[in-house]
Amino acid sequence: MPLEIRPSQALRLWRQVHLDLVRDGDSDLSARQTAILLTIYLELPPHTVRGLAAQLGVTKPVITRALDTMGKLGLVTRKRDDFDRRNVVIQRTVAGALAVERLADLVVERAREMGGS
Amino acid sequence: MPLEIRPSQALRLWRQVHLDLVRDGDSDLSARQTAILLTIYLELPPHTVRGLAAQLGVTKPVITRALDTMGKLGLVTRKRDDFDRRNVVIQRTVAGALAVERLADLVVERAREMGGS
DNA sequence: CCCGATCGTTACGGACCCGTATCATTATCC
DNA sequence: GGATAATGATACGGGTCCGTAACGATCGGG
Repeated sequence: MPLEIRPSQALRLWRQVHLDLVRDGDSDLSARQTAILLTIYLELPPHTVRGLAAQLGVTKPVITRALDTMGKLGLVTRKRDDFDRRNVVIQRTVAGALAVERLADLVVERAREMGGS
Repeated sequence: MPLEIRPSQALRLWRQVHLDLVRDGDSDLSARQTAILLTIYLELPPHTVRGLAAQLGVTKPVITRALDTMGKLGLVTRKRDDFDRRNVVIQRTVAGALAVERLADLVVERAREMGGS
C-alpha cells in the first residue's frame, strides 16, 4: 500500500514545512545536514564517518564538519571505537531524537492539513 | 480528505528526498531558498521583496541575497514595477518551473515507494 | 516644492561550508 | 619490527550567507 500523493500536494507540503522550519529558526540545518541527521536516526547503527560519506556521496570532511556543527547543537555525539581505534562511532542523543521527532510531527501535521487538490 | 501519513513514513520520505537532492547536487538550495522558490511558484503573483520577507519572517537582505543566487541559477527574474518604481516584481522562469516540477515528481515518486510502516 | 516614508540594495565584520590536499593515529600483514 | 593501508581530523583558499546598519531611488502629502 504505497503512499499516494499528488504533485500539487507534494509541493504545498514541501513549502509549508520549509516555511515552518525557517520561521521557527531553531533548526538551521542544510540539506546535507538533514540527510546526515536522518540517516543516523533512521538507519541501523553503527554509523561511521566513512559510511555516511559513502551513503551521501560526499567527501569525508563534509561529514566531519557536519558532525562538528550538529555536535555543537547537541544533536549527535562522537565516540572512538574501542575495538578499532581508528573508527569513530556516531551516537544519538536525547536532544537529537527530540528534534527528529518534532520534524516528523511537523510533516504529519502539515500533511493532514493538505486538502483535496 | 486529509493526507494520511505516519511519523515513520514522514521521516523516511524526508530523508530519502534529501538524499536524492544531495546526491544529484544540482539543487544546492538552503531551506530558506527552497521556501522562497516554492512561495514564488505556488502563491499568486505579484511577489515583492517585502512581501516575501514578511511571509518568511526574515529580513529583506535575506530575500535580496536569495534572489541574487537563484537569479544566477536562472530560477527567477527581477523586474522593476512600472507603476511604482520602488517596487521590484519577482517573476517566474521556465527553468524555475521545471526545477519545481522535478521536485514535485521526486517527492511523489519517493512517497510511492514508502511501504507500509 | 520639500520633507518624510517606503522600497530594494549594498557595505561590513563575522561565521559557516566547500573541495583538495595533507596529517596523525591506528591496524594489518609479511 | 617495518612497510603499507585505512580512518578521521585538519589546513588552506575561496565562496556564500548572516544580521545590522546605512544608502540611493522613488513616491506622496502638506
